[in-house]
Amino acid sequence: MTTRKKSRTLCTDPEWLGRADCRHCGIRHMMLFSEFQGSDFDHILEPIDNLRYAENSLLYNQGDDDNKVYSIRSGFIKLVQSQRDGSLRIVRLLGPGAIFGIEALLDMPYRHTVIALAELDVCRIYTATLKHLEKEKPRLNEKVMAHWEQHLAFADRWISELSSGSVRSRTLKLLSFLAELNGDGSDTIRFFGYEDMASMIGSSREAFSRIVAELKNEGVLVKTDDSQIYRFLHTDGNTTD
Amino acid sequence: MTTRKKSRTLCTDPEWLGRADCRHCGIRHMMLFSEFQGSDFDHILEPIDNLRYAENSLLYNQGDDDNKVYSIRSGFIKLVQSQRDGSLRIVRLLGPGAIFGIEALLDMPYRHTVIALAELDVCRIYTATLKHLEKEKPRLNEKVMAHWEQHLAFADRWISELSSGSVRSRTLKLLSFLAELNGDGSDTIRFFGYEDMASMIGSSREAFSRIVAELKNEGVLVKTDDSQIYRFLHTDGNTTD
DNA sequence: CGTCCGCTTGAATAGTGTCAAGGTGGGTGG
DNA sequence: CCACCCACCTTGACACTATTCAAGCGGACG
Repeated sequence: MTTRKKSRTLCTDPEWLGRADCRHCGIRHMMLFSEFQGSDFDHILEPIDNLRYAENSLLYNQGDDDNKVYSIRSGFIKLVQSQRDGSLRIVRLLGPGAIFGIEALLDMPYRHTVIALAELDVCRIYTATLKHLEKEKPRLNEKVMAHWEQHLAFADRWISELSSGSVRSRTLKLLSFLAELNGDGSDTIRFFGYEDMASMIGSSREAFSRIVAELKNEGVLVKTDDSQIYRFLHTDGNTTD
Repeated sequence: MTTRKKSRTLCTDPEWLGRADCRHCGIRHMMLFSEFQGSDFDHILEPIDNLRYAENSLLYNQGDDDNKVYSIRSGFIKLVQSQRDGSLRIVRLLGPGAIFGIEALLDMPYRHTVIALAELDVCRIYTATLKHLEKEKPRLNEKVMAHWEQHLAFADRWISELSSGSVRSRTLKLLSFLAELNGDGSDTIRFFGYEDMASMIGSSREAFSRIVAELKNEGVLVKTDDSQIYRFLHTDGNTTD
């Protein structure tokens, strides 16, 4: 179904922003290492790198085996899963504060292809380092588990909300989901490519486009000055599909 | 053992089979405590119970807050997620060896409603006990993580395989999935209720029924002497569905 | 032997994918 | 600064797929 040709070449070379300086990280509260002391980082084995990727960059491929875990400082990524028959589906969308590539902690190959949906700022840590730190601070373990659980909660919502029902209801759910990504309860939505958004709800680009047109007509989606940003006025009183 | 009564009402009272005796558990290799010594269980705080539930029993409800984690010895369960608008979707199907209710480890309420799909034999352990054991045996921690990752892998397949494409392709994927549950590579499939199977692939009962009829016609699904068991002959070369 | 529950099948209808053509806007180079 | 280009979004038409409603069937069980 979602077997459409790749339109864009994915440039893969990130810009190296330097060694991560977790002690002075401005968004430590949402990151993995929120409660570490500076001294904890003194004797880590390998560096934590801070990298910037351009939009559409490929971070890694499904099946790759590269023992690094990532943490998003800013920007968004999509996790894509491909099947033997060539069909693709976006199975998750992650933003600031999320970690990904966790399966590497179990020495497993990555289960997804990961692509930046917007300019992306990540920290990359070697699993050996992370395991080392976990031993010193058992609390970290719990945090990692919480992230795992977060992923599962997302995945389950992806199934029940973004993969069930009509295209219209799935679209509305996706828009709510995107609004939540702001984290501040605001009702603005950053639109990604329609191909991508359609792949999130498992529909065709055209069907998604038509629904969005409807919603604009109905005044549920309102343009802002930024052409990529819309305001989403969703009367939570459930529109019967 | 082929005695199966289907009661519409969900009876919730399990039969208590006794305290779990992990040291002599016949299927220890697939369970959570595979590498524990007998002595490890001597000073646990609260008992590990072994319970049997009848088909269609309700184990717990989405939103319940009851600090216990379960491990399946035999039988199958469905994890159901309901939305505010009342719609339901089965988001996972778990069998022998799987654990569920892990979110309780993070002191969170259960995220699913769990119902036995077949006579179910489970062990139930208090999170306090599990955390206690984890402290003594860090290896256990890794096992729990592996289970978590397993859940995620299932969830992602559920999205990309059972929630994308036509009803026919989803049905075929579901049948492959069910065949895998055997664990022994055999091609037999135990059919659950059509309502349930339809809810797994997010379609109507009728649509699912029609596809199954097709597959029987095509000789892909073959009856066995047990009316609930079919043989699934899937030429993996995908006919473009 | 009759009832009940769940599966099957048909017919009508709404929903969705697909193909194809046309529009739009932002970026680039002249 | 404008014209052009390209990627991406939009819209229409049509075929096909899936849902819904409704009726009928059949096995399990009392």
